Amino acid sequence: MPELPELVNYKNYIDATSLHQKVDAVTVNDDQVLSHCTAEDLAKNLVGTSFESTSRYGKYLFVHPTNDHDLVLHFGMTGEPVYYLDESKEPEFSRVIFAFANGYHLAYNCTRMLGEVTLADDEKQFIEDKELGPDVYKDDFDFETFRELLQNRRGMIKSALMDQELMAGLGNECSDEILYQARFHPKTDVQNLDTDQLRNLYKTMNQVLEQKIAADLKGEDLPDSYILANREEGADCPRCDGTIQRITVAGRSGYYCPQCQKR
DNA sequence: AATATTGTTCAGCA
DNA sequence: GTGCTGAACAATAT
Repeated sequence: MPELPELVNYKNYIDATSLHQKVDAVTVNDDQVLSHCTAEDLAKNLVGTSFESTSRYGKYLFVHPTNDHDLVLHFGMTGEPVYYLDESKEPEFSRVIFAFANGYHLAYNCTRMLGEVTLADDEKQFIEDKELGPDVYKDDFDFETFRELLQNRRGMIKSALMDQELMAGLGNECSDEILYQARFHPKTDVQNLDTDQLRNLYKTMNQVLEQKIAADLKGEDLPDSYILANREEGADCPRCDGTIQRITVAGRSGYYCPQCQKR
């Protein structure tokens, strides 16, 4: 279920489990998830090193080993890292497995193989090549940055929030929740938003991200007041007596309440 | 059995 | 060039 909040916690998880241990082996079960590199490339660059640190940008996770190449993980729609000891605990959809000298394993587990595992010479260069916009959760992503990006943008607000080249990190679910909490129709024309509305949107975005990160970390459900807890066509709106509707924006199914989210 | 799905990328079009 | 739509990728859950 990976959007930015999940990625924040994937990073925490890998930091807490998989750093500073020698990599004994890299096993690739499905090389479809590899992009621009082979299983041999992965093994050659990672076996014998240890993972020293990680960093996150948008929905990408960078693992920095004790050599000059970075391991890059993108989890697609269904990926997650899983750390385990016994091979009997190996997740069913482990596409790539890193085996450590202490006997533990880190699996790149990904049901649908829409994710990506690759190597990068340079994290900055990789981000540049992907043409990712500024990460919405970094400290320097302030309101002025947010406003400037949207002031120069035309089209629908949901498309803008989900456009990784405009700003990186938000996906379909996060954008639905932000727009619900801020009471904007997903198809609102960005050009119609004034400064106060943009400020509201920015503040709501940060609140939703913090809430989702905290809930995901504790394994808790989101509050009932969230549309994500009621994200189904025909469901009752948690805030008014409206009915949740499904809508297609930017090729994705979005959910919203037509009664309290106006254009 | 039909339809849904948290992501990215590309083609074609206005 | 910008932004939209639909399709493709794949494998499950309901």
